[in-house]
Amino acid sequence: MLTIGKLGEAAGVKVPTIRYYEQIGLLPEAERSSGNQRLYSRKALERLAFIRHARDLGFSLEAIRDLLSLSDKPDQSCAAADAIAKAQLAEVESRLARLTALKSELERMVVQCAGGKIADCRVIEVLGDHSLCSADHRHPEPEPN
Amino acid sequence: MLTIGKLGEAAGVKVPTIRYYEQIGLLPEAERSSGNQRLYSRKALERLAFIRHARDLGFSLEAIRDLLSLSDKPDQSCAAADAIAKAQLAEVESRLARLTALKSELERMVVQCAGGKIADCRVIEVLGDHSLCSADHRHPEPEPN
DNA sequence: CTTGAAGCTATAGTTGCTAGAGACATTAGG
DNA sequence: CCTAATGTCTCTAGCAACTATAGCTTCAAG
Repeated sequence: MLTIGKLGEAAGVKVPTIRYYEQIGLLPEAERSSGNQRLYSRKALERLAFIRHARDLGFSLEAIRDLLSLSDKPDQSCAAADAIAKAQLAEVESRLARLTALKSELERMVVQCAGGKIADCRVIEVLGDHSLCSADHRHPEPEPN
Repeated sequence: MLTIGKLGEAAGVKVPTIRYYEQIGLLPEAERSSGNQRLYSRKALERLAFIRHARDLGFSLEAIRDLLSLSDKPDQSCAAADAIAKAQLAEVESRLARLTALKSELERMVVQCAGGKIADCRVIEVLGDHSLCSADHRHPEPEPN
């Protein structure tokens, strides 16, 4: 049995985050010691590692909740899990595309800015003039991070 | 003079967001009509367009605040603006690198998931087993979006 | 002159945590 | 065995950057 600190260390998750996950029902309520401290089993560690890994991959807590409830029913088809992963992949790809465009625009901004005055600054100029913008980068959804 | 709705439309920013920007001091307090409604000049539109464009490029509101205060002093060196843009570029590059890694991991997950049962699902399996993970993708900073 | 859209303020909710206060539990050293 | 240091407990509030709701007022068109 692990205390919350050891669990956090083992899974790479901070202690308050673990308590937060319990609070929102992503982790079951932990067993308690005689002194009311949380105690965790190896299974709990696996579940937390799963969550952490999925978070690292950019899945939202909602998506993770779905994935966890799927993994509790190992006899069903994995189509639903597949769908969640595919949606996540699509989102990652769209973010990649946007970021690539941003990168080149930022590079263009930075190149010419070696010591001039603000009045001629490319950075300020580009930001101020929407028409110089290559495309309409919009933020269609909040980033799940 | 534009009403807040027209301004929002022209700049591509939602009305409550404009009021929020005013509240946090990113936009100056707007003039008011006799009936207490906000009125905006062309200059205000430019400022808002600047903000929106910078947000699209992923700058935080704090960075934008700095950029705006710089652009109010056109005789100073643009080194500071340059530095802000370079920092932003570095962050975009690091996010790009992370996302690229995530994408290939997600692709690997999704490839083999065509109709099996949850018990054999690659998605669940990969998420559950940290050791299959190519590298340590951590989220060092919150994404500014 | 009426009606419906657009505006106003103020407050609360969102996501995914993080930080703080003040009290109790556990553990290592003397 | 006692003490000090660390760890844990609960609870609340805060962060970014908005978004949504409620209940009101004002404006513009017909």
